[in-house]
Amino acid sequence: MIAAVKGRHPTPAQSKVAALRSRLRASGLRATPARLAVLSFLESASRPVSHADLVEALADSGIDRVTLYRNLTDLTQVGLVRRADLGDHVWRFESAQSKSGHAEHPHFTCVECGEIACLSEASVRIAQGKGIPRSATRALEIQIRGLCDRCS
Amino acid sequence: MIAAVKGRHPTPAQSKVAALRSRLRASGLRATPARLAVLSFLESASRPVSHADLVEALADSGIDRVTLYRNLTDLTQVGLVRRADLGDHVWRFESAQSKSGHAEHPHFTCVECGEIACLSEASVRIAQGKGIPRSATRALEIQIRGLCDRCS
DNA sequence: CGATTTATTGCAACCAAGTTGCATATACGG
DNA sequence: CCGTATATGCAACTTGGTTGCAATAAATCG
Ligand SMILES: [Mn+2]
Ligand SMILES: [Mn+2]
Ligand SMILES: [Zn+2]
Ligand SMILES: [Zn+2]
Repeated sequence: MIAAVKGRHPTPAQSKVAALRSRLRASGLRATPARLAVLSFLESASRPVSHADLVEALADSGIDRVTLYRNLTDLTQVGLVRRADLGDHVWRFESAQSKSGHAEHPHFTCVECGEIACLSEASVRIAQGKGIPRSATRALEIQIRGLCDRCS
Repeated sequence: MIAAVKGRHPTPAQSKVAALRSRLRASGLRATPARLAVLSFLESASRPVSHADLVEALADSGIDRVTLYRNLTDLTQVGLVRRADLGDHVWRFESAQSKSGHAEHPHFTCVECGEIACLSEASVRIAQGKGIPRSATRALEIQIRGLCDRCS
């Protein structure tokens, strides 16, 4: 273990952190503990995460809530993270890493229980036509609200 | 009605107010000046209206901002109005009158200039399939963000 | 018409989410 | 290691929205 720390074979955890670190650096951001924690949490989340979620998850890390806000907006600005309001007035963030199936995709929110699901890119088709901005067919964000299977 | 009692024909403006009044009453709400003003403004708007829009539009009416908040939520609760967050963290309201083409419909927001457009009901198709809640095809609200024709 | 009942309003206080200013700390290139 | 630009913590502030309560005014009924 100590040998590994000293630079022999990196553990999986170490190389994951190193990867995050270099993605941050490549985006022009410094790799601070707070940013590593935020990005790594977002990376492991299976659905978009709110600032409140993050505050709770990193409660005992001693990171200030303002730092979390700033980290989230910084990460969003450089494109490492995407921000969306899924229709319930709460900003949610998700990793924008295009590998690991995290390309831009539509989201579904249950108006009853609040459950959020990531849909596949292909699941929504927008028709061309009068009154529809041509560019809507190249929509950046699509979000759907309704009743989930459990609630309907 | 009063005009009839007085033996005159109601002006268009009078009958419009009378209609609003009776729609409010039919929904179990009292027809107050504030509600008539709000509903009538929403009715004449061509796109969803925020609380701030309303405060501005009715600035000199002397109606308190809290009353406007309460009116909007009351009207939404009884179904005369629909509320949506079009992805920018602002609640917007539109008349739910199903005649005059105001059925539930998708909305498009330009991420650049903020312009909002109401799309036709048929313009968005949601595919059936794995990972897609069956009920998503009966979505209640659909909202699309992207660049409008002018901004793209 | 009043008088009575009850929903609605105004106002002030409050709250939560998010932002900003600034002094201090720290990442990182040299 | 140092110097410097970037990032953080903390407090103050802003914005959008809610709540409690006393005063007001719709509706209902005789
Ligand atoms: Mn997603
Ligand atoms: Mn509309
Ligand atoms: Zn549900
Ligand atoms: Zn635009």
